[in-house]
Amino acid sequence: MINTIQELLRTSLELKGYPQPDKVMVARTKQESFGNYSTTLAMELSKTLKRPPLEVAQEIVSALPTNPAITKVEIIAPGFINFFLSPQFLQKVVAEINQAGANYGRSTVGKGQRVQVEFVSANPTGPLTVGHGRQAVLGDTIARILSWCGYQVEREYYYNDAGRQTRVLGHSVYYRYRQLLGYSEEFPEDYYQGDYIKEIAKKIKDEYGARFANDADNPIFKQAAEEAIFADIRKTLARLDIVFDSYYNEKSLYDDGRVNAVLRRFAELGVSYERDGAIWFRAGQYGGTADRVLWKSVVDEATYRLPDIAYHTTKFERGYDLIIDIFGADHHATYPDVLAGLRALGYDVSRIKVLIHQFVTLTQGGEKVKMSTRRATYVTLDELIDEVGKDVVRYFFLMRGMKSHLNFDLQLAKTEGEENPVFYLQYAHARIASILRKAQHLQIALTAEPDLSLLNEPETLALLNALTEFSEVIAICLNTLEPQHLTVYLTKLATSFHKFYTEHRVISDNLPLSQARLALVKAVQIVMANGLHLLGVAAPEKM
RNA sequence: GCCCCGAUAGCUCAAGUGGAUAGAGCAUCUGCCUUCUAAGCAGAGGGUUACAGGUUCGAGUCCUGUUCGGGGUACCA
Repeated sequence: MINTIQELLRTSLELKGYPQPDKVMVARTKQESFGNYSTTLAMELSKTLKRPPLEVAQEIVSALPTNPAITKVEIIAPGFINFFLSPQFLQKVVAEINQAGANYGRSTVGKGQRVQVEFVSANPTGPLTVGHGRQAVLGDTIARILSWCGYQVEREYYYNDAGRQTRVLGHSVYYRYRQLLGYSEEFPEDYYQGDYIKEIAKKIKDEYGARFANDADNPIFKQAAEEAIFADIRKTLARLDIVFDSYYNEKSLYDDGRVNAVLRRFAELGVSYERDGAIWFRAGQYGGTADRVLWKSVVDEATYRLPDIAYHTTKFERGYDLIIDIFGADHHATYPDVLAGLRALGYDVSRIKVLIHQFVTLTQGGEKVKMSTRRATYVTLDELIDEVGKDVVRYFFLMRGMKSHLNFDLQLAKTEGEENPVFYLQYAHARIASILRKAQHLQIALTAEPDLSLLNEPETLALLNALTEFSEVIAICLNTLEPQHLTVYLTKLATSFHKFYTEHRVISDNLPLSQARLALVKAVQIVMANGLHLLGVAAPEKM
């Protein structure tokens, strides 16, 4: 409908000989009294035309072609042009929704293009925390939206298993293992303190006894830790209905020679150089902030940038049309270097979209707690799911914009859980289910062609209006890659439904009206269910 | 020091690219269940959108500065 109105306005501008702006802005109104859509076009043009906006608005409206969907066009000071949709147009949406069912709102704008969404990517050094939860839910929901809009989506989890972090992890297990064997050395403070390390150590001891007592660098420690921790991570993610298509590890980039290949190519291209025994990348010349070390001199190994660049070359080689990287704020300074590296190698970096989300600040009784996997000061995602359940966890994170620093207090989480707005949405869905059950019980059939013209009370028209907005919201979510618009919308839809529900009985003695209203609430249920599905939240039949 | 993100009701957060009277939930207070689910609805109170300037028809939104918070700024990831 927005497109239609834009076309009408463009036609009017042409008839009047007014200049055509690049974008004719048409937006939903905030208030019912302003109609369904409005444009600020007249106010924008008033400057270039050097005429008062109200006059411009008059002129535009006078040349506006008529359209059956629009009953009224109103001009309001200082120059808004408001459009009112006809009841007939609004009523039609009920039939469309019921016909499309679970597919209502899907689109094909993605044209089957392949998208990779990389997220979570937490190194397997400990359980996922509440902080990871935000990214996990955000990434998964973005993937769901892309897939819903016709993209072919793959979820990927990348992890580092070649650097110092995993070395420390292996040694942490080794020390616990030694302790279990009766050796009494101190456990180093900067090693992983969590109890899960002890459990892994115990398993090794149970299986192999003291065989590795003096073999700190035996790969078994690292491997056992990785395996055990990853098993837990997968389990936690599965509880949130998040399943990755692929896991990609850093080590393989060394094994298959990609890291060296990048290094060689950089040298050939002259974008790297040696200084002080280290190999540097001229990142500054390719959009980075400054030149960066790729290969260290103090230790014979790469910095994280090099494998990161190598990793991203595989994303291009794997042929994705769109590459989405979701990072926490701590990666903010590093990704420009990766992009610079890819640019230097000649890749089209515009295919990469980097989404940076802010952290979750953990508080406990008002005091800020610094989360650290190393020191085992964290609230695990599992604990949170235990406490409030999957739906609340997902919704809790999706309600917030990714740029907001959000505060999280576990003490508050439980009450937040009980009062969470997600139930408001689910309740609307369940209430409708209950009505439909009753209709079935009374053997009132859902007619294929109910008389939708009976749907014309103010609350009903407002509800219809909300229904027509769904596909617009999906489009916004796709363009911005910000799912929280959908949560805001679904709340609006639920409010609209609950108001309708308290004002009007669906099932009554009036059969045609009952059938029309049944079709309406069924449509609301479908949109609610589809929306909740996109958020990965359950749509219950009963509560 | 420099860079990025933020600061909105008592609390947690919203507010497509600058638009109309800044909105929800929680908390507080007042009404509404013989009816398809009261996990609901109606209403009240609560705001100098951190502060000071600027841009313009119009600023929570854009620009400059200040204060406070988070994250970076490494041959850590």
